[in-house]
Amino acid sequence: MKESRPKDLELPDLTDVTGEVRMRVAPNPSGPLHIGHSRMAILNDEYVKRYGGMCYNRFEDTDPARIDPAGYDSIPADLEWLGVKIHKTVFQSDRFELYYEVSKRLLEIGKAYVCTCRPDDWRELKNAKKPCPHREQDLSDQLARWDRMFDGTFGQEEVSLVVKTDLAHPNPAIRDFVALRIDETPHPRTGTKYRVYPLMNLAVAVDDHELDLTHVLRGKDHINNTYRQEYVFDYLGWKMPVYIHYGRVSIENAQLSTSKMSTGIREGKYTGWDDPQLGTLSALRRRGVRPEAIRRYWVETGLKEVDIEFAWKTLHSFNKDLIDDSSNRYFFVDDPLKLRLESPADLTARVPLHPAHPERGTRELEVPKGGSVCLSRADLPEKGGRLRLKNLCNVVHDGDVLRYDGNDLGVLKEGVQVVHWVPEAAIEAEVLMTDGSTRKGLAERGIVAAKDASVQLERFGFVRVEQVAPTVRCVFTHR
RNA sequence: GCUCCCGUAGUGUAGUCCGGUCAAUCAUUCCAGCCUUUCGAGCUGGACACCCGGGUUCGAAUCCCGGCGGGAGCACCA
Repeated sequence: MKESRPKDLELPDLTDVTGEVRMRVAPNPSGPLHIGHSRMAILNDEYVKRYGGMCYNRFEDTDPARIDPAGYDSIPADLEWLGVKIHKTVFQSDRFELYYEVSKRLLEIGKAYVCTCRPDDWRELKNAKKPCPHREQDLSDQLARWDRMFDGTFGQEEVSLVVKTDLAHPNPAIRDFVALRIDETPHPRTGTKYRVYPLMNLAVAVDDHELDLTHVLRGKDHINNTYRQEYVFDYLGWKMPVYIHYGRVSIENAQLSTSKMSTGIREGKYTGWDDPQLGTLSALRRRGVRPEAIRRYWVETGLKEVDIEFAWKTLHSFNKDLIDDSSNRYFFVDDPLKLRLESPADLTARVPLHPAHPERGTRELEVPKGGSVCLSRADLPEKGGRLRLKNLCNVVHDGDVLRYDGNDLGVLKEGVQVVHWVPEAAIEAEVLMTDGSTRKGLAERGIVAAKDASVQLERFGFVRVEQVAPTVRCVFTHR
C-alpha cells in the first residue's frame, strides 16, 4: 500500500497570516484564460481554502485599447470550471473616480506631479537621474494643470500624472512612474465618459489597499512593480499586503499568445478559442482534461521564483489517473480496411465496457457468418500472418481475407498480436488531434451512449466524445 | 549598460534559514520484467541530480568568496 500523500507535495504556508486571508485574481479581460493563467487562480484558491477568507476577481480593464469584452464573461466561466471560488467581482473600470481621488491626494502632498513633457524627453531625463521641469513646480501650478488634464485640453501622451519615487534610485526601473494618462479609445464598459486612465502601478496599489488584501501572488515580472507600488503605500500610510512572486512558466507546444490565437482563428487556422491545438482552458476542457488534474499540477509545482518548464506529460498522467476509472472502452479503427472474415459460423464478441469493472457490462459486437470486419491498416502484418481480433477469434490474414483460426487464447503466449476491430455495421467517426489533424475511421456503434463523456479508444488513447450524430466526433485527450 | 533575483536527476519538487540522521525525498519520465485478450490500468526492479572552483569545518546540497549559467525589470501594457 502506498503511504498517505507526503506533505512536501503541499504548498508552503504563507507568512504573516493573522486570521482570514483576502486575495485576488486580477485578469486583464483581453482574451480567454489559458493554462498559464490557471496557476495564479488555483494557487490563490488553495490558500483561501486553507486559511479561510475570500478571493476577489478584479478585472484590470484600465487600458481601453486592450480589452476583448468577451473576456468579461469567459474568464468567470473558466474560473468556475477550474473550481476557483470567487467571492466578489470588481471592475477597475468602475473605480476611475477613486483613482483620481488618490492621485490628487498624492499631488497635494507633493508625491506626484503633472507632467507635460514629451514621453521620450521625460524618460531620457529619468534615465539620467534628472527631474523634468514639472517635477518641482508649485502645488498651485500642479493643481491648475491637474484640472486641465480632465478638461480636454490635452490629447494622448500630452499630459500624465507621475508618482515620485527616488530619481537617484540605482535601479532605473524604480524611478518615477506614470500613474495616469490620456486615452481617447472608447472603453467597452464606460464608453467615452472617461479619458484619463490609471496605469496598473497606481490602480493596483489603490485597489490592493481598498480591498484590504492580505496576500498577493503574482509573476516575478512584477517584482519591480511591487517596489514602485510600495511608494504609494508609504506615501499614504497604508499597510502593504504580502507580495509573493513566482517564476515564469515556459509552456512548449502550446499557442498561448492572445493576439496569435486571435489571428489564427480569423485566418481559419484554428476553429475557435477551444480549438484542441490551443492551450486555453476552454480547449483543455473540450479535450477532456479535468480541472482537478490542472490543480494537482500547480499545487505540486508550488510557487518558487525560479522559472520552470511546463510538462504536458505530467499533466496528462495526472489526468489519466482521474479519468481512467470512469472511461469506458470502445473500439475505434483508424484508417480502416474492410476484410471478409471466413468463419464457420456467426460470431459474437462480448467485450467489457471497462476491464476493471465487469459489473458495468459488455458491448456485444456481432459478425455474421460470411460477414466482414474492419481493421486499421497499420495493424495488418505486411506479409500476412496470424492476428487475434480482440475478444472475437484468431485469424490468419491472407490477401484480402481473414481466415478463422480458432479461438484459443494460447496464441497470446506465442506473441500473436492482439488488435482491435469493428464490425461492418460501424459508425463513422473522427478524432480531432492536438496537432490540428483529424483521424478518420469507424467506431463501434455503442459509443453513441458516451456523448460528452471521456472514453478510451482501445489501443488509440483517451478521447472526449463531443458528438454522436450523424457521425461520431471525438477530441483527443492523451494516450 | 544599470538594478534585482535564481541555479538539486529529462521535467517538477523536498531538503538550504538553525551544517552531520542526505552514499539526497516524492511525483512524472525513461528502461526491463511480471500480469493483463489495449500500446490503458496494476505490480516489481532499474536509470538519472546537489552549476564550477576555492575557503571555513572533524564534517557542506546546506555557511563564505569568486566564477559560470539562467531569468526579470529599466513602457503613458498588465
